[in-house]
Parts: sequence; C-alpha cells; structure tokens
Amino acid sequence: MKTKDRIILASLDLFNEKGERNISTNHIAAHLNMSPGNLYYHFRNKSDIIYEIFKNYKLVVDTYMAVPENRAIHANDLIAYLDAVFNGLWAYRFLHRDLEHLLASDERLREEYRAFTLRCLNGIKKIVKAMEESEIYLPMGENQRESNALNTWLIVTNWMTFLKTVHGDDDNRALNREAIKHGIYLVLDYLMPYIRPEKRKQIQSLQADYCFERIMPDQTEVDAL
Amino acid sequence: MKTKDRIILASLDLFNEKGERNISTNHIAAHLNMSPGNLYYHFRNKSDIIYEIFKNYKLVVDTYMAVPENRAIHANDLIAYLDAVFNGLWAYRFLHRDLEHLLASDERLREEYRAFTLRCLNGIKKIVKAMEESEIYLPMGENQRESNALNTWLIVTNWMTFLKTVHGDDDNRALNREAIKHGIYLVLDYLMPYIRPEKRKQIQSLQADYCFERIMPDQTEVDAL
DNA sequence: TTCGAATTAGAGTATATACTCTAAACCTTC
DNA sequence: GAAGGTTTAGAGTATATACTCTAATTCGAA
Repeated sequence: MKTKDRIILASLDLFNEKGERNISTNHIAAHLNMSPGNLYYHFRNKSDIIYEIFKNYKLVVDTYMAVPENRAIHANDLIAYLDAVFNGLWAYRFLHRDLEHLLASDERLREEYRAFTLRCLNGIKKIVKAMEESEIYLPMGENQRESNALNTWLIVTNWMTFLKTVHGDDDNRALNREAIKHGIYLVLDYLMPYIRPEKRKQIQSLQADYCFERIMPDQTEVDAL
Repeated sequence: MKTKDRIILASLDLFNEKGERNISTNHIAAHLNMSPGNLYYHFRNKSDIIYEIFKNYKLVVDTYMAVPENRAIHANDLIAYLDAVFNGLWAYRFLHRDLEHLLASDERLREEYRAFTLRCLNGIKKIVKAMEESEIYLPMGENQRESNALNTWLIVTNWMTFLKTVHGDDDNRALNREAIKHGIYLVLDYLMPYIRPEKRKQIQSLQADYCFERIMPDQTEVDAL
C-alpha cells in the first residue's frame, strides 16, 4: 500500500480511537514507525489528512443515499439506508466529535461539509417522496417533508455521541459497532406515525431486529439521581 | 464580585465564543488582567473551572424541568419548557461542542453528566405523562414514551450544533440567540403526531411564532451541489 | 497599628505540538 | 552502473500550554 494511504488509514484509526484532539502528527508517524518528516512529505499539514479522510467519508455516504432508479422503493430499502448510514457514521465517528473545530480550521472542509449536509437532507427528502409514491408513507406536504428530513438527520447523526456520553467509562457495551445499530430502532420509532397504518406491522417486525435493552436504568435508580 | 466568580463568568464567555479547545488558562487570566498564578490560586486546574460551570448549567436546567405541582399541565407549559431549555443550551453552548473530550478528562463530570442526562430524560417522560393526563397528548405506552424522550433530547441538544455546521462563516444569521429558537418549531413538528387531533390547531398557532425560513437554499442551488 | 491570613503578580518550568531542513537511502530507467 | 527523481530518516525549531513557586501586596480583625 502507498505510504499516503497508510497514513490516511492509521490516522482514521487513531482519530476514531482516541479522538482527533489527542492525536498529533507525531503520534501518527510514530504509530507507523515513520519519521515526522516523511509524514510531512506526503501531507502539508494535519488538516490535509483530515480533509482527505472526509473525502472518503463523503464518497461512502453519497454512494449509499441514492433512490433506486428502475423500481419502486421498498420497506427493506429503508432499513438498508439506515444500516449504511450508521455504518458510515461509525467508521468515521471522529468527524462528528468536534466537527465545529474541524470546520473552523479548514475553509474547504467547511464549505464542502455544508454542501454535503444539504445534499444529504435533499437525499432524505427524495427517499421520503419515493416512500410516499410507493404507498409506504402517508402523503405529506413539502414543509413537513423538510422537518422530517431535518429531524431524521439530527437523530441519526447524534445517536452515537449520545451513547458515548450517557454510558460510564467501564461500560463499553455502548461503544461497539452493534450497539450503534440500536439507533435504527429509534429512527424507525420516529418515522412510524408517518407510515401508512396498514404497513406499520411490517415495519415493526423489521424494527424488532434492532430492539435494544433500555437505555435508562431501573426507575428506582433514576429516582435516586 | 468575587475573583472566583469573575473567572467562571469570563471562562464561560470565552469558551462559548471561541471554543474550550482554543482557550487556555493563560487566555482567561489575560482576559481578566490577572496573573496565571492568581487563577491557579482559585482553581486547581482548567477542568475544575469547567466542572464549576457545569454545576451552574445543571442548576439552571434542573430548575426548569419540573412538572407543575398544583395544577394540570397546559400547552403553554410545553413552549415554556422548550424555551427554557434552548436558553440554557445557548448560554452554555460550549459544553456540547466536544462533550466527549470534557467527559473523558474529568471523571466527576462524566458521572454527573450521565446522571444529569438520565434525570432529564426522566423529566421529559414525566412531562409527556402529564400531557397525556391533561389530554393534550394521545395516550401512549411506556416504550413509546421512552423513545419519545430520547428523540426529543437528541433533536433539542443538537439543533444548535447543526446550525453552526450548516451555515457558512460569513453567515452569522444562524449563530444568534433568536435563530436558535427555531429549534422549537422543529421539536413541535416532531411532537405533532402525538398530540390529540383536536388540540393540534392550538399548538400549531403557538408554533407559528417560531417559524423559520427554510434551512435549505433553493432547489436549484441544492441540485448544483 | 499590627499581625497573620487571603490574595495577587510575575517570572519560570517541563512538556508537547505542528512543522522544517538536510542529508541519506531507495528506486527506476537508460 | 550512473543519473536523477522519489521517498525516508532524524535532528531541530519556534511556539504554546498547563501549571508552579516565591515574593509581594492587600485586608480584616485584635
């Protein structure tokens, strides 16, 4: 593998594992048994590494967000979308940890992230529209579709972070890739009222695969807080 | 005012304005025309300042989350809750920017934040239940109430961050206190299906105060992305 | 007024970070 | 096997950060 790609992969790993803030270029180089000079031969600075990682992330998400072209959309597609998006978020989870800082330190990234978000929201709206057409969703107005896209986006992109903040340090149940999927359950719960009543049973049975043990502890424990 | 309190206030201001990551203890001291030694006389370290700020935040939110004791809950209460919470989030917005890092660097904070979150979720559930009892909400099961609390929490706590990431640098429309309130519109949109049909008109007219221009630009611009 | 504690100044330290520079090693390709 | 570009090592720099130490100042009570 090219050195440049090795740097990108190692950086992604380290960033995800320890947080971008805690990983210096020297750490990355050391992790690869490589001199800092070598790293800086391949990248002008740390921001460039992050930018390159972001481009990969974008590629992944953009690829999975398309509405099927030659056939009607199906309930299973909904699950497939959510699955793909949660996988993407997991694989690049460091990006959402202090996104604001990343965007503030790289103008390219800020502009492209903005465009990316708008594209995603637009993608969600298209999916919603397709769902309406294939009579899975109840018909809704344009305003509602936009609120829907926004709320879905907020829930999806912040589920992981929420899990991390609410679980103790010892408790690493929450931090693995599978636990993340429980977000799918939540999103489907959010979408349920917009799904046609006669289709809800079907969606609920798909949803059951992602059911999760309570996030909240027993009521007795909560009352003590 | 006590020096200790001046440090807390200045830190909060600077953290909110520039981000905690970009503000060192030296910055805070300089901002107050005070020696670093003096600052460290009042606080053992930077984490302690943040912890003290968090305690204030907690106090504010906990105060506003209570269900009214001697009367039924009213639709206006819902707005009041959201208003209070969004004000709190705005006033302490730095906390949510890289919460994960803050929690990772201070065990007290991690444990207390966890308890705080669970208390909030529980508070939301109690409010929902009260709304059911006063016949604003449709009755729902315990599971649904929990999903509801979680989704509401995710939308509320991440609306601001979302705005920051989606708006350009020049575009400071998004960053003021008022724009934040548009999140109230979104949350009410989310809650609408759970509100009794005969009450929706009323809620919608309250919601209208928080209506916002589209987040997304014209469709033509979006298509170009 | 004085004494001791609380507060403050300000210089200083150890460490880390992003990043640079020069020279060496490593490849092609002729 | 020599030339010339690409890649790498490794030492080094300028700056920032969190934090410490000592000595001075302030202040409130006796």
